[in-house]
Formats: sequence, structure tokens, C-alpha cells
Amino acid sequence: MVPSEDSILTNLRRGALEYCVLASLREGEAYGFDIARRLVADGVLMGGEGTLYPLLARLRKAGLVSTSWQESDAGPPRRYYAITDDGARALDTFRRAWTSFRDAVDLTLEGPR
Amino acid sequence: MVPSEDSILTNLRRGALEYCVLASLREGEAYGFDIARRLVADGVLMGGEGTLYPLLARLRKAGLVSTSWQESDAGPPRRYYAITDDGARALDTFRRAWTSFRDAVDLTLEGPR
DNA sequence: CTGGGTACCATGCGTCGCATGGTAGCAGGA
DNA sequence: TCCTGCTACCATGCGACGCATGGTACCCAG
Repeated sequence: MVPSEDSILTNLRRGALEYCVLASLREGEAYGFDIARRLVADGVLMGGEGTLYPLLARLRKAGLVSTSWQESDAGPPRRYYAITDDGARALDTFRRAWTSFRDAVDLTLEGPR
Repeated sequence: MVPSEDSILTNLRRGALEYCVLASLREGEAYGFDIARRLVADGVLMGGEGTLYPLLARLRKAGLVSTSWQESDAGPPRRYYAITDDGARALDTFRRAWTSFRDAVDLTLEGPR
């Protein structure tokens, strides 16, 4: 009856995960498998690869990231992702929405005492 | 191309809204229309009634709230919702998931500088 | 030449917020 | 009386997104 912490996290990720990936690209371009390793590692933001590639495809279609193929020393070629100007603007918009949402949830959880 | 702040909020609400309603019931039982007024008022946590009643039905089916009909002085009878012990436990679980998720997002957004 | 690691992608499912619209009781004014 | 409007509840269908699953292809070690 009472949901597990994992299923709760699954729902919370909705809509935020996308922008966390965008934010992680501010430091410079990266390729999918590497992003997956980083975000899966903390166990909170992402569950597995199956989530990442459709997400990156959406970002690309929306023009929020640009991509380029690069050869790899070991293994198949990699598709590198870089944030675009539109992506940076979207990230700013998200940051505003996130802070107000986060504060509203925190306030509701703490209660008016 | 760049999504609106509203559509971002719509996705963020996923999974959190449910527990915000639960949290608002800690102060005592309440009926649907009143909960809706409160949560719609701040414009961040909920969009409209259409969201609330299916949500309350889910909470009831999951046993996280109990309900009772009470007559009203003015207007139709009201269905009052009260949080159950299972509901309180679920709320605790959510609070743990939320804080770790919130911190992970905040960290990603701020970046490692 | 075969196993395992790297790297990418497609498909289908379930859930949940939301838009929309509908039912019903009561009050007050024309 | 009738009718407009508020209160209060509920059902239905859609769309988006995270995820599970599985598949392809490249390269190196043994």
C-alpha cells in the first residue's frame, strides 16, 4: 500500500531530470554513456541508460543541445552533446520554476507549525 | 521550442502534489473543494480541480486517507478527508525521498563551480 | 574466434496531471 | 415561479515522460 522510496523518486524525476542533464553540460560537451555513468552513480537522479537516450533525443529535437560525432580510441564512435543558447535559456527558465516549486513543497512539508 | 514555465511546473508536480495534499491534512480533516482553493491559490502546486479529485480517489484506494460525509449549512454535502497511519508513514517516506532528490537537483543546478 | 566491455538506439507500457464536461443542492432576485 | 450562479463532487480521455527490455555494432584480450 505504502509506495517505496524508489517509485517516489521515479515520479519526482519527471521534468527535472531533463534539465539536470542540461545543467551538467555547462561544464563542456559530453557523450551519452559518460553522462549516464555520472548520473546513475548517485542513484537519485537517474535509474538507467534506458532513460537517457530518449531524453537526449528530445533535447536535440527541441534544439536545446547540438551534437557531433567523434571517433574514440577504444570502442565505437561517440556522439557528443553540447548545450545551445536556447538550451541555456531553457535552463534559466527551469531554474526559476524549480526554486519556486521547491520552496512551495518545503513550506507545505514543514507545515505552518 | 523553449518550454514555458507553466509546462515545466506541470511536470514537476508529478509525484509531489499527492504528498503535499497529504501534508496539508496533518492540520486536520478537510474537504475537496477547500483543499483545491488553498492549493490553487498559490499557483505553483496545483492547476485546477480536475487534478484533485482523481488524486484524492487514489489516496483513498491506497488507504492513505479515510473519508466521511458531512452535511453542509450551505450547499451539497461534503466529503471530508483525514490522513491515516499509513498516510503518515507514506509522508515520512516521501520526505526522505524529497530531501535527497531536492539536494541532488540543487547541487546539479548550482554546478561544482 | 569468442567473450565482455563500450556505446548507441528503438519500442511499448504504466502512471499521473490536466482539460473538459457533467450532476446536484441551495440561495437570491426579477 | 423561474433562472442564474455558487458550491461541491465526479468521470473520461489525452499526452508526456521515466523505465524495462532488447537489439546492434565496435574493439580488445585471452
